[in-house]
Amino acid sequence: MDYRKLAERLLPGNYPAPESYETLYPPRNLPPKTEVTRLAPSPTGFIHLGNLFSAIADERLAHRSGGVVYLRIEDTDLKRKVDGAVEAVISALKYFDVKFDEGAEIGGDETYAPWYQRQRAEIYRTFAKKLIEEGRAYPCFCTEEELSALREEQTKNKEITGYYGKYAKCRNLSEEEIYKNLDAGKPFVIRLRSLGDPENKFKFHDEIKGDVTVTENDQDVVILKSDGIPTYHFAHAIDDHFMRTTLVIRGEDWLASLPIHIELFRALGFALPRYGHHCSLMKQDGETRRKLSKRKDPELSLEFYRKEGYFPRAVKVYMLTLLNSNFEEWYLKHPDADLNEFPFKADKMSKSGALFDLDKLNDISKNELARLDERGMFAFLKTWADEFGTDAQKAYFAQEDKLLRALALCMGVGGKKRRKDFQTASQAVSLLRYFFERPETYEECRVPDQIRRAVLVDFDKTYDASDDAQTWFGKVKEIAARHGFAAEMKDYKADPAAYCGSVAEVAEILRIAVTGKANTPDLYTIMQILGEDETRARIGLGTK
RNA sequence: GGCCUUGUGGUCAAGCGGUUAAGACGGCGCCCUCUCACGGCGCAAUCCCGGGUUCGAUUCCCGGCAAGGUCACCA
Repeated sequence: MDYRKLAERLLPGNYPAPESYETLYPPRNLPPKTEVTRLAPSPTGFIHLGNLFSAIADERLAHRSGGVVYLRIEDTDLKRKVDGAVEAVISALKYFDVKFDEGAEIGGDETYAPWYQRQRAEIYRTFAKKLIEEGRAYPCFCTEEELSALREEQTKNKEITGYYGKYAKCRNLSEEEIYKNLDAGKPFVIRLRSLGDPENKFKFHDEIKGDVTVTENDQDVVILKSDGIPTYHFAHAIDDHFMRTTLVIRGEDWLASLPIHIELFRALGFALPRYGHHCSLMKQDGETRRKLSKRKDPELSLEFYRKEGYFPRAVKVYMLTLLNSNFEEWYLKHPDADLNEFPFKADKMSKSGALFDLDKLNDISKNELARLDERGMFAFLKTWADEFGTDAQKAYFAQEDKLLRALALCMGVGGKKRRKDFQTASQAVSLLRYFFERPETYEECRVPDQIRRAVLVDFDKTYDASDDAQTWFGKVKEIAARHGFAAEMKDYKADPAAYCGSVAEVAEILRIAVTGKANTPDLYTIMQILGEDETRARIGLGTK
């Protein structure tokens, strides 16, 4: 068969010489051992945690080695394209402080552009044409119906499904048949003529998983779809070769198609990059665990973290602890070091899927937030409230001075030990409520109503806003004693039966009256921040 | 179903032939000038199972089992 003629018929026109691309996209001028990695999302939905997870690994691996990480958009399937998806990726990378060097909408070195696969149609076709000329690719006229009928039959016969060997009908079409189909205007795809034998297995070194066994590919996979756009497999081989990727980091769901990629690189005459297949984030679902899913799990969406007001650095730290098993230990030892100093390694990445643990994230988030001072916290909360807060919450920020004092108190700034009450911005802001608004509801008080009121009235009589903390507490103790409570905890513990409670209960009465809550930081300071009038007003409300 | 991957406490995990089997999260208990938070101190784990190899196996080998992934003109 005249393959040149066939190639010209299938992909007519003048294409650049394939070799010319080697000079157009020359090997990168980087020292040995530097890695070039990439994040290659498809703009089919909004960026999720899995993308971030991958992006951080890409970024770290590249930059630890002094290399380059770039963003490529795999938009070959326009049916699934979602507007704004690329912008969402860029903005998420920025929000979580993951710095990319070049790529779509990022710019940088233009040598390897364009980064949108739709804009690279010519190069894919050039190489598809080359494969056809060499007899390594052929047109397939099978319809969707034929293909699914084939699949059904194979399934019924318990055979491996797919387009291979004797099932690859169009593989051995005669020249005459091919041209007849073409003349009839039948749509066609271009398939790889696979030379592999699934009986052959070999070891392949994966940078994350270690040695894996790979079965030779024998599937005549589609490389060019009927619209002339490449499939992922083909675009991957060409792009990662010409963008000079050295290390392909991707999800483990790609491991199954590694044989296809290996054959494609060989057929194209390209050197294989190294690969690292990382596990995916899992979620416990009843008895079993499964991949985090876009539909079912809100916590997969990065938007969730923004709305909840998770501190971006906390999310990044958590991703890092999942990504590299020794990160957590390192971070404990070097709490003040730059995250980028951590010696990130591909082979320290987990081999099995980790369950996403919100408790763990929450803990990290508390710790990260506790490292801020009140001004840093103010800024963080304000940014969140401006976008997601209620009007009432936004108003808190107008009272900057008061809010700063409240924050310092709630964070334990200046004390010996930092408090860790704040987990997320949304939770922090609602925790701050009682500084700015009177309680709407009151938590239950353990003390009977009558005594409770009497204590409140008594407090109002003796309260003096100019008292210092010690004097203030001295008065609380006196009130306790007057109403049958133990003024000293020690006394109470020594003989609980002798009292109707301790000074703790008295403090609780006051605390609930003032804040509506049974648990808050130091009550004296809260009253100071509230001011005398407001404090008295709330105490008065409590007696009603 | 075929193929691939994985299997240490509820979770993330260290460990790579001999250990009291680290650590972190969560849980529980106790302690800590008013609660909470912080902090401190404790408690809870038959290393998936069965065979080997070995003086000795969580660690090596084989076989099960379980879980996950994948089998598109989607990526």
